[in-house]
Amino acid sequence: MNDNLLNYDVSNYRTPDGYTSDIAVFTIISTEVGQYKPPEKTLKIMLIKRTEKTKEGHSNVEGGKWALPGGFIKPEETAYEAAVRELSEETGITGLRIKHFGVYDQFGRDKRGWIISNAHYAIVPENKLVKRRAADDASEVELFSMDEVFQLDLAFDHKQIIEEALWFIKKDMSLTTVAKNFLPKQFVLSELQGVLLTVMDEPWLKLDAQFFRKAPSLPFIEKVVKDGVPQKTNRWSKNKAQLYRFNDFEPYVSIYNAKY
Amino acid sequence: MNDNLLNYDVSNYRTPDGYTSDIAVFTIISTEVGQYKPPEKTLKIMLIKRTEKTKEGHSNVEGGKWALPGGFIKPEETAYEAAVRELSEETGITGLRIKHFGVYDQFGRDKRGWIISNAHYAIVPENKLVKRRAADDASEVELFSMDEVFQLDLAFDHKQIIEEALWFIKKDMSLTTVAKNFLPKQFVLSELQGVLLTVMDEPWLKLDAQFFRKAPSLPFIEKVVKDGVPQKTNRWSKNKAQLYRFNDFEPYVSIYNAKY
DNA sequence: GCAATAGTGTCTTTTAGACATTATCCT
DNA sequence: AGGATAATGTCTAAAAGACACTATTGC
Repeated sequence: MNDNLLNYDVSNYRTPDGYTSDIAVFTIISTEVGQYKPPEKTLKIMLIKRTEKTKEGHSNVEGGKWALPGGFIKPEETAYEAAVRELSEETGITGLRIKHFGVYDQFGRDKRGWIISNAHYAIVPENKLVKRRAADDASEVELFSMDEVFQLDLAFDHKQIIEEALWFIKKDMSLTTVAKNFLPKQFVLSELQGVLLTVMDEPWLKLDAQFFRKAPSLPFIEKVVKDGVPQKTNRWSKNKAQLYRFNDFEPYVSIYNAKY
Repeated sequence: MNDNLLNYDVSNYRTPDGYTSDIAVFTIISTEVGQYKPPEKTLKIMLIKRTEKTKEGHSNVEGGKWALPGGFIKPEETAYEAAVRELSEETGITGLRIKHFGVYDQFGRDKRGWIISNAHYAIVPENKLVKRRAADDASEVELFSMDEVFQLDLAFDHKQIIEEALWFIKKDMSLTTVAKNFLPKQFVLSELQGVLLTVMDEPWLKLDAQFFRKAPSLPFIEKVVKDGVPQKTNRWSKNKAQLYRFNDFEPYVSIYNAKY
């Protein structure tokens, strides 16, 4: 047996000073830009502004900075449960699909000591965010675009966490059909394109000719047809466009047989 | 509010008669076929043979049939914890990565009543299976190839569960680099090809010319180079072959930009 | 007709597929 | 040299990319 193990003395080892849970809440917001134009879609992240003073009147750590919603995990909670609770307390949002994606435990990431954070992310349709509010030790809640967020002086190592959350969002959007959560049941190709472009920026997505050629044969969407008649809409343009819906095909693509 | 909800009477509704956890344990076994030839690899699944009689001496349900290891979940357990425990009890295997993949709750799937099963799967390197043994209410433990397993008269709806587990295994192998768990740290392209072929059967994998051309540029593997000299081995052939290793790149491929 | 979005035609470039060929090297 | 596996060359077929073009329709 290793000598080091025999000489182990628990008091020589430091235990974490805190165990927290943070949540990166992403949403795609639509801004109307004209009568026929489809709304412009932007990926935004929700941040809270940390108060300058705690409830007890002490000056708050990283007070005044923008941060991910989150907080300390209670002893009887899991990190996931804490994420759900904190999000509800700080922003009033409930009922989201929340996913754990990483642990941030580098010593020095929090000036208060050795604080471990479990990072989660959620992708939320815009309408779930309407009744957001500031509460608790968050003084303000606001949505920021990705451009904006990386200009801010963020609390702790939240910049890094957001960067990595963004990577997971992209992955989720690419690998799964989550995009459907941001679209009406029946949608038009340009709407799908808009959602995908908020997160991905592959060239073929941007070029209409390529996207419109390829998209119709994606195996997980299908044309909406009623009594043999393809259903169309002109909700976004004078020219009627074919409606599509997601079917229940679950696609996956081999990493061994792809372009990189 | 819906009238049906107002008239709800709990006694009108049946509660499940049992809540179980089953595990499909897959492994890739290698059989030596010659001095230089790389061993032939086959995907196998571990099944247990149900005893004819219970410990109490009653005749066992589906006794004598081959079945997935598993059993009833204890009240204080999660389905996952039960899967881990059952696998250890019935086969002596511990320390595996086990994943939940489905719930089987169709009435009639178990003659004893309404029994809900949480299905899990695990992909295990062959060396973890060496000390497997039969225990408890399993009289025998054996590995079957996919061809064999679907010939058997399996207990309950385990045939269906295995079919779906197989789908998930393929997905896992395709989407992640789990393949590395079946290879030495440093491996040769034909070894990688062998592992992939146990699960996938895409044509380009089978054609050496295509596989050997494409594989070297997969972004998640790299040539083993020492002091600028590419390292080679002749462990499988008289001709030396380049050694590769997995790097820590985490690949993913968009479902929107793939061939189907 | 104009403007704006939807969708196609067609050419070029790139990649995949098939199979023959060469390269290496242990016995 | 023989035999076996590793790897490349080369031709053909298919798919992706680029961009011009046509189609539809409300105003």
